[in-house]
Order: sequence, then C-alpha cells, then structure tokens
Amino acid sequence: MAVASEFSLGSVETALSPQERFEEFLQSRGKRVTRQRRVIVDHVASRHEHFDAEQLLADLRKTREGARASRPTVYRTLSEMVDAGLLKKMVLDGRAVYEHDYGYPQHDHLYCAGCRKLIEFSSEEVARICDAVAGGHQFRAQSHRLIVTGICLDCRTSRSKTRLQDRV
Amino acid sequence: MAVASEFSLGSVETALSPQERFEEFLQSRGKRVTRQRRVIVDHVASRHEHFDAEQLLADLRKTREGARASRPTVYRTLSEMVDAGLLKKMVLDGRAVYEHDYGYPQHDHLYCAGCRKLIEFSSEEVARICDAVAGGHQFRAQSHRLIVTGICLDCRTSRSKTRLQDRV
DNA sequence: TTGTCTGCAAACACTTTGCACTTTT
DNA sequence: AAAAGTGCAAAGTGTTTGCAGACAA
Repeated sequence: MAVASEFSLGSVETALSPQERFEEFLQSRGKRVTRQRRVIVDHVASRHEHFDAEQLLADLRKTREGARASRPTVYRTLSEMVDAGLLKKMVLDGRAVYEHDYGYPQHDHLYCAGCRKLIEFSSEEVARICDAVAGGHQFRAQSHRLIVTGICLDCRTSRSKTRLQDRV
Repeated sequence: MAVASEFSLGSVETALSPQERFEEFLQSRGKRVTRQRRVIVDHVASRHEHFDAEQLLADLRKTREGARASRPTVYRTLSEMVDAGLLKKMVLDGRAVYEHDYGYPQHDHLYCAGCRKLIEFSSEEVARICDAVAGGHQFRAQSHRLIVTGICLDCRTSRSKTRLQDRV
C-alpha cells in the first residue's frame, strides 16, 4: 500500500495515493470507477517491479474469484493508467513493459540481454544532455529513454544465462 | 554507390562497400548470394534514411519486375544484414525500424511524436555515462539506445502535425 | 435511467514458419 | 547433384475492436 510514499517527499504531485489519483483521473474524464479498474490499480500499486500485460493478467487469475479482469480490460486499463500518469510504458523485445511513474524519480535502465532483467539507475547528466541536444535542434523535448543493453553480473558468472540474447 | 564512404576515414572496418561486406558475411556462413539478397542490399545501400520492412517491400514493388523480393525474404534478409553489422534495428511504435550501421558513426535520436521523424545526434558524453553507470553496476555494457521524444520545429509551427502523438 | 464498461470472439499489424519448388554453388 | 533460398499460405505474437449484455452514476 502506498508504495509511492517513500518517494513522495512533500511534492504536491504525490499527495494522493495511486488509487486516489486514478479515481480523480477517471472522474475528470467522465469515466467510471469499476470493480475491475479498482482491482487492477490495487494490484499494480502493490508491487514495484516492471511487468507486462500478460504477467498482470496471469497474476490476477491466480487471485480469488472476483478479483479478476479480462484481457481486453487489462489492456484498456493499463493505457488509462499511462494516461493518468501512474505508469510509464516502454517496449522491450516486442512487448510493452510497464513501470511505476507516479511519485517515482526519473531514471533510466540497464537491460540484461541474458536474463532480460532491468536495472534502474539515475543520472542528472543524461537529462542535461537531452536538453542541450534538443535545444540545439529547435526540438522541444518531452521525455527521454536511455537503455544500456549488456550482460549483468549474474549472467556472466552463473550459467543461468539461458541464451536469450537476440532482438534488441 | 558506397554511401558509407563519406564516413570511412581509413578504418579497416569500412574498407569494403556494404555489398562487399554482405557477400563476405554470407560466404563466411555458407549462405548464398542470391538475386534477392543483392537487390535488397543494393536498395538499402542506395538510401540513407531510416525505414521499416514494409516500406522497403513497397519500394521494391515499385521497381521493375525482377528487382523484387517477397515479404518473407525481405524480413529474412534484413535480419541477416543486422547480423552482418550493416544495419541497426530499433523498435518504434510497435514496428522495427532500421538504419545504417556500417561505416556510420555511433549516434542517438530525437524522435518527433508529431510526425515521427528521427533526427540524429552524437554525443560522446552519452557513451561515457553509459560506461560509468555500467561499471558501477558490475554490468558489461554492449550498446545503448537513447531516444529523446518531443516535438520538432516543423510540427510546432506548421499544422502538419497530423495528431499522431501516442504510443511512446 | 442513462450511458459507460465488460467480456467474448474476432480482427489486427507485424513478423515468422512449414513446405514444395527453384536457384546457387 | 547437393544444399540453401524462395514464395506462398498459414501460423504466431501481442494488442485492439465490435458489440450485446452488465453495471456505475
């Protein structure tokens, strides 16, 4: 619960819990707060890790009857959560991967081509460079995405690197 | 005609034309130099821009009879060209986009959410940061990808920004 | 009640594959 | 002649959509 709070150091932006913020978003758009949408935000808010739609769907299916949602609803709700600023979407190996965006600091990723693990890191330098470059090109930067692909320590030592390396 | 040459300042790596390099690659793998593969490399080498498989396929279909290739062959050959180090693949809005990689300097991109144009830029700083971060995480970096999304000058002025903004 | 949402099944876009035939070597 | 490549049609992924019934406001 309130996973985001550890990062919400007084910023107005994170005064609300993800659930509250989502409700506000829905209401502001004349959308409804349904059981399914509630189940999905709750579940997502309860975990920190990156995940994709099918994973979330599978997780929900393990849940007790009644705490579920169909595939289309999961996809639809994830989009809404992105619109609401709760989640950030990135595409890796052909499928969409989501991560928390609400109340979490901006960061980038190291992506292991062996086990497909994502490691987060922050660097103000990156943002600075993006702004500088954008400025030099009359470009209005909105966001950036930096992914450093390589092999993590685990995959280099253990043989657990189930040879996944392929599509970047 | 040796499009890459303008960048090949004496480096051994770019001593060969893309076509030659591809032939070498094919031979080294016991693969054959077929009419289709030749047609595809030639076409790709003749243009500098980013493109996707369907675009290439469409271009080839406009060509005179005999200079064509089927969809599966186009896809198969593009993969081979990536393996051969001629092309670099990136995924944007759900489809694979290719760009020249042979003899071209490392660079990153500004991506316009309006017209979906890609603007290239180079920054040694980015590579430096990637190495530094990777090192700090016991991570062996192989490559990186930085995409700054935003709105280009054209889209900000002209109304030509056909409202494409969506999936990042 | 009214209008949105859900779930189902079907459709999608992009890409890959099985296979009989063709081509390079 | 032998081995690899091609094109076709079909199968795959991951994701989206049309629509009738279900449900929030």
